[in-house]
This record gives sequence, structure tokens and C-alpha cells, in this order.
Amino acid sequence: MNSRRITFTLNELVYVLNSTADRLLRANFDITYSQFLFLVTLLSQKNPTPSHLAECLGVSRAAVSQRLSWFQDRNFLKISKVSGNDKNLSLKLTRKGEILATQSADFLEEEFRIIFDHAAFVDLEKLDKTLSQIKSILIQNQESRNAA
Amino acid sequence: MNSRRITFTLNELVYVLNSTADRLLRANFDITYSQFLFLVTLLSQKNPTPSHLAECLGVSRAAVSQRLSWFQDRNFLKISKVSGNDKNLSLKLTRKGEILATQSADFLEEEFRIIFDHAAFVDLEKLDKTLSQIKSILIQNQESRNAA
DNA sequence: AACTGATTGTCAAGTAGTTAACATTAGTTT
DNA sequence: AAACTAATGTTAACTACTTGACAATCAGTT
Repeated sequence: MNSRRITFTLNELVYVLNSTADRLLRANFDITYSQFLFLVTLLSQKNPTPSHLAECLGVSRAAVSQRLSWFQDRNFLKISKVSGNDKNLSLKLTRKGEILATQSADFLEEEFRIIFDHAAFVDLEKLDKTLSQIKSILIQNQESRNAA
Repeated sequence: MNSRRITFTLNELVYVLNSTADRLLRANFDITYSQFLFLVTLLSQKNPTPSHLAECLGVSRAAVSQRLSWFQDRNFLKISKVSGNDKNLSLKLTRKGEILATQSADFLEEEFRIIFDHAAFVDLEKLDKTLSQIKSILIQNQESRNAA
């Protein structure tokens, strides 16, 4: 089997998935998919710092730093110093940010549930597991390369 | 099942896949994954124009236009006018570009074959089919929305 | 032949990411 | 305590994309 085919299929699927999410979020909550990810990631973290958030989002610390003011200016985010620590910043969603994150996540979840209902022939649980396994193999391969 | 989980897994897998490809291509052919896609897409097209290429790559015409000189300057690409047509440009890989595209594609194919051998428990053929089907459902959903 | 409408390629301006360098702070070692 | 070492957050410069506007060209209709 041509391995290029599956990598292309995966890229195409992810493109369609993210475009769909972006369109739904813009239309209903006036935020982009990438802004949604920012908010939802903050929501799911215990004591998020910019550096921690960067790692979760898979982007650089600089990228997070540049985006902080956007969320602060719109009163979605409260940035403060961790008490007894002058190095790390503490990021906390405001009530407004929390509501936006929760509602948009619930909305998107429901929309995708409806769409995926049309894919009843697929065992999503199992598919997720398979994809995770492939990911693990790739990461493992990378690490063994680095070690060598 | 939480549909967010599978979309995250897909995004993560694609990120790892593309990073792996990018690393391999940079190390062995001194090109990025995105440059590789540009070349390989040209290779597989009959009579590619910038506009056609943009559609294949899933980017804007402007994006392709801005990248053309990079490939031309390195003698990977010959840009000319279609005879009897003053509107469309004709893009043709040079011999050098063709060799680079072919060799890097073969190389990447083989590398991934080796990696995927460790995933023998997965029927890649079937997985590809499943993913394609899900993609179709998403696109179909989008089209029915647009029609409404 | 002239008009209309669509398509093409390019430019300008804006966005979101990158890496590299930096000052600052925290933690560890001596 | 002082001195390295490592981590954090910010900035500057760069890259690769976007959209919107534009002139040029092509194709179809009258």
C-alpha cells in the first residue's frame, strides 16, 4: 500500500474537520477555531502559565505571548503574577471567557455528534484507538532516532 | 463518545506525520515538507497552471504566485506562457526538479513503509477507506448547508 | 465586432506562526 | 552567600499564508 495515500487522506480529513469547526464557531460565537482551542485549553488546565499553554497547543512560547493581549483586551482572560513567584504568569479565564469556552465547546460537540451520526458504520472509539497507536509508533520511532 | 477526542487525535497524528516527513526531507534533501508537496503535486499534474496548482495544494492563488520564484531561482521550475494563450502560465518541472521530486518521494515512501511495518496490526488500506468516508460525510454536510 | 461576465495572476496589507536573542528570575552547586 | 545553569516571557526579524482589489485576458451572447 502506498503510504503517501494515507498521509494525504489524513491531511485532507483534518483540513475539512478544522474548516468545519472554524465555520461553525465564526458563525455562532464570532471566534476562530484557533481562538477556541486557546480558550478550551485554558479551561482544561489546572494552573496554566503561558509556557505550559504553549506546550499544550503545540506552538512556541512567543506565539502565546503575542496572543495574550487579544484575550485580555476582550475580557476573556485575567493575567496576573503567581503569588510568591516573580517569574511565572498565571492565566485565568474570566467568567465571560469561561462561559464562552464552555458554550462553544458544548455547541461544537453537539454539531459533530449530529454529523458523525451519519457515520454510524464507523466505530469511532476503535478508530480513535487505532490512530493513537499509529501516533505512538511515530513518536517512538522519532525518539529512538534521537537516542541514536 | 466525545467527538472532540477524535478530532484532537487526528490533529495530533497529522502533526507528528508532517513533522516526521519535514525532518526527513530537510535532513536528506534540504527541502521542507511544504516544498516537497509543491514539487510532487507538479509532478503528478498533466498541464499545471498556478491556479490549478493552488487548488490541488488547497491554498490561494496568491500563495502559489508568491512561491513560484523560489522554485524558478533554484532551477527546479520552468515558467512559460501557454502557446496561443496570454492568460495562463505553464509550469513545468526542470530535469533537476523532476529528479528531486521523484527521489524525495521514493525516499519518503520507503521511510514510512518501514515505520508503518511496526503497525502491522493496522489494516492501512481499510483505515484509509474509513477516513475517506468520514471526509465525504463532512463535505456532504457542508454542501447541504450551503444549498439551504 | 462589441459587450458582458468569469478567470487568471499579482500586489498590498494584514495575520499567525517561526527562530534567535535577550533580560529576568528560580533553582542548584560549590 | 556566590556563582553557575536552566527556565520564563518578551521582542525583533522573518516566513508563509490570508483577503480584497486590480488589470489583463478569455469565452459566450447578442
